[in-house]
Amino acid sequence: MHSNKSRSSSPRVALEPQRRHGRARVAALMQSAAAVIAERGFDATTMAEIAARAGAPIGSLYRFFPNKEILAQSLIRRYVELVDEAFTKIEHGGKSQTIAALADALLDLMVDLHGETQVVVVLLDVHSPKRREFRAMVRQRIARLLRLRRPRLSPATAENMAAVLLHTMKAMVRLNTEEKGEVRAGAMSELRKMIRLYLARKLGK
Amino acid sequence: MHSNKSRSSSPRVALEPQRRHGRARVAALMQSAAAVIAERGFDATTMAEIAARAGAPIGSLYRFFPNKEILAQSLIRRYVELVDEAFTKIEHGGKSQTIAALADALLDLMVDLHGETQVVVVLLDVHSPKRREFRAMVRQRIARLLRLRRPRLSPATAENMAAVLLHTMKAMVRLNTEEKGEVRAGAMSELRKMIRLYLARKLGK
Amino acid sequence: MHSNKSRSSSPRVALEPQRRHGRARVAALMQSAAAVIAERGFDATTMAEIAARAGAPIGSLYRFFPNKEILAQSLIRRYVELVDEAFTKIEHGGKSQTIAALADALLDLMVDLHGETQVVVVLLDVHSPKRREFRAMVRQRIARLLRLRRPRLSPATAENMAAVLLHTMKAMVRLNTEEKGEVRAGAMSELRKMIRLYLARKLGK
Amino acid sequence: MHSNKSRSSSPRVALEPQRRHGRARVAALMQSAAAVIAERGFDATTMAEIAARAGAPIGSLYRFFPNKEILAQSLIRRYVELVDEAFTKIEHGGKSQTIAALADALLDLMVDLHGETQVVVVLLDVHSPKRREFRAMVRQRIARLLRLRRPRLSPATAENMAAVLLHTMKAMVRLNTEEKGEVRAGAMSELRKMIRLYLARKLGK
DNA sequence: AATGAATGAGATTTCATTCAT
DNA sequence: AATGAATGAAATCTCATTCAT
Repeated sequence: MHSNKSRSSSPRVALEPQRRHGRARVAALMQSAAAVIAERGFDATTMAEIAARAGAPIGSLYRFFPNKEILAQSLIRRYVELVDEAFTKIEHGGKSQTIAALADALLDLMVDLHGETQVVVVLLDVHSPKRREFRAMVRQRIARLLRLRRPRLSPATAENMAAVLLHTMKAMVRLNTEEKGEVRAGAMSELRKMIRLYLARKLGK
Repeated sequence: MHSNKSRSSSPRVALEPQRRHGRARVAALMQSAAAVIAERGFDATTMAEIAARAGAPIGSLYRFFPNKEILAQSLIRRYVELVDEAFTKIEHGGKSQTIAALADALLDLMVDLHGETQVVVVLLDVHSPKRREFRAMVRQRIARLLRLRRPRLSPATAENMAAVLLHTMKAMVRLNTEEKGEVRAGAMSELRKMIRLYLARKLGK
Repeated sequence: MHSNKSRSSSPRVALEPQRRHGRARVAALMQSAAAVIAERGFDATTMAEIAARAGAPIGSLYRFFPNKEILAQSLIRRYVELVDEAFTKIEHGGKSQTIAALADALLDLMVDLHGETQVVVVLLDVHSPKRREFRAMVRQRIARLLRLRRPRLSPATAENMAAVLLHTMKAMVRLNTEEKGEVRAGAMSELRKMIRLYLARKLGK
Repeated sequence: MHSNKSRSSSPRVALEPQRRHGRARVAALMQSAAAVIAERGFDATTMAEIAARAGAPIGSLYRFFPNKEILAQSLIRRYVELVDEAFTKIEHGGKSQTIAALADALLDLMVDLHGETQVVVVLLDVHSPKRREFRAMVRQRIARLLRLRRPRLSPATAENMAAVLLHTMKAMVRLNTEEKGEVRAGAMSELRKMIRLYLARKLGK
């Protein structure tokens, strides 16, 4: 470090890659980060290992993600976009779909993004203010979906149900990740039943 | 430094305190550890702060818990005992209690232990093999409870349901910890409804 | 670094060594730091080299001086004490001494502390607010000396003269450090003449 | 990274710009470098910021100044030329000027170049062998001026006086830069008196 | 047995310099 | 010739664990 601390201004966000090569590298870096963080947890993950696993020098990692925190945020942001698209797709299904289908769509949403989801589950456990936004956003999206399906639902109830559903979706991801064989299949199936039952009661006529 | 890397091979278990004084000190150390870990996360917690908050010298901390990992395991083990007792208490309620009461008992079990639970929730996020045992044990306890209530339930189904219930119990703890005000109350209430509904369907005649 | 940034409170000042061994180590560390900084400049000096030259592990250096800035401040503080004592000694000389003697005393003050002074000259070039205090303090001390010698001197004039004298004292140190052989002797002698002349004019009857 | 460690052997001198455009760019780069270094110090200045502040790509900076050290030398060299011209101008004043005028001319020389001088003061604090040349050159110039004014002065005495005067000139610059308000004005005025007195004694008949 | 000072491996981050485009 | 993305050596600082007292 140097004696005069303040610098012109260190970047606050991840750099957008310019060249083709850069784009590929950023993708590799994010994938590597996702894998290592999912495996070890955020704090136990070292920037060096992320870079190494992506076959990139550490300087490249820092070129695109000026620090570990920004890397985490980028991972979350990307995930938010994917989740957002998924919700939009479900909304397009409209009222026509059955309640069971809606339940499954929600439960599968995060599981289908499996590779992408695991990191975020880990990341969201470490609760920094910035990461807390994620929960709010997803919950709002779920609530909207519920009211789209059943407009008479009060906003407050929709919000509460959304909170419950979000946790259930995360539980689904955890079951999918942490269990294996028959236990995984059986438990996921039970979770699915529970949600269908619940949604049928709350949204059904 | 990191959760999955121990630096040297040390004793495998926490020393059993012999004298009265030792017992009190161990209790203070565990309480301090629980508080700091819940507050900062496992990796960000320093052994020095744990000792300091307990008013103990760091050498004393290491006398009872030869390393950080063992301290974590001790915290989990103590929690397992508490949970075990709680399950036993519920079992004593026997068949007489309603299904709704059983649902509530389960959901409240961890929340009621809240001070004790928070650390464990943090600790269980970092999934090392040793910590994985916890899940198995609690799940088995829940399964037993379910089959006690409804003997005809197949062992496999009971296990699957237990997995679902465990995740729901953890969700309850998280809602209780992370949310506040009306959101917390509302969401917890919804979660409760969902479980009652589910148990009524699966256990009711 | 860890996800939860704030720590109980990192120390703001250099630690006071407890045992005999510690005292010797701190002395070695400060001497080493003084030497390296004088040789390379503050920014170019690495903590690793300071520790190595003192034959100490890097952890020991950080135990006593929690960061590079505090190390610099400690060096300055120690020097301030030495300078302070030197001024007190001069003051005890009282009115009895000739003006030429006073001039010499001032000029020699920092040069006599030579090993101690060089670092500080380097350190004071990097102007952080905290280090700026030094100048003020020494200037005040010089001003007091001047007014002790000639009470009719206005405070403002004494301050201005002190500023001039401080710079001259530093020049003396630089000449002593950077030049060698006849050039050094000759130049220092000239500087001495200049100051005697100046003080004779301003303080003489 | 540090002032005394070059990482690889590169070209030894700054490239002479060929075209008009190049000349302007070099000027902008040097001005930018001077500003940033004066502001932050040499080590804390990054090549990237120098280029950015000059609105130039970093590759361009490296085209004209193959490394940081050469850039520093170029800055010093340019300053030497300016100082040289200033000395020549004073010499043209010849014997006709009063001693007081000569004293003032010397003291103002560097102060008048103030924008240009500050960087050099910073640069000269880090004393690498190459930068040491500066002192020798300026001292020789001062000595010549003194002997021009009073031919009977022995070369050795002239050199010694020059060394003293150079330090005083630097003190003047520092006072001008670091102090403000009345302190600055008063102290500079005192310094001026001291030099006049000294020169009158040494050069006057 | 108890204490807490001492240790050093290892983590994050910066930036001068290069060289592919 | 010009550009600026890429590189990796090196610096600062932390903290689990040991062991002299």
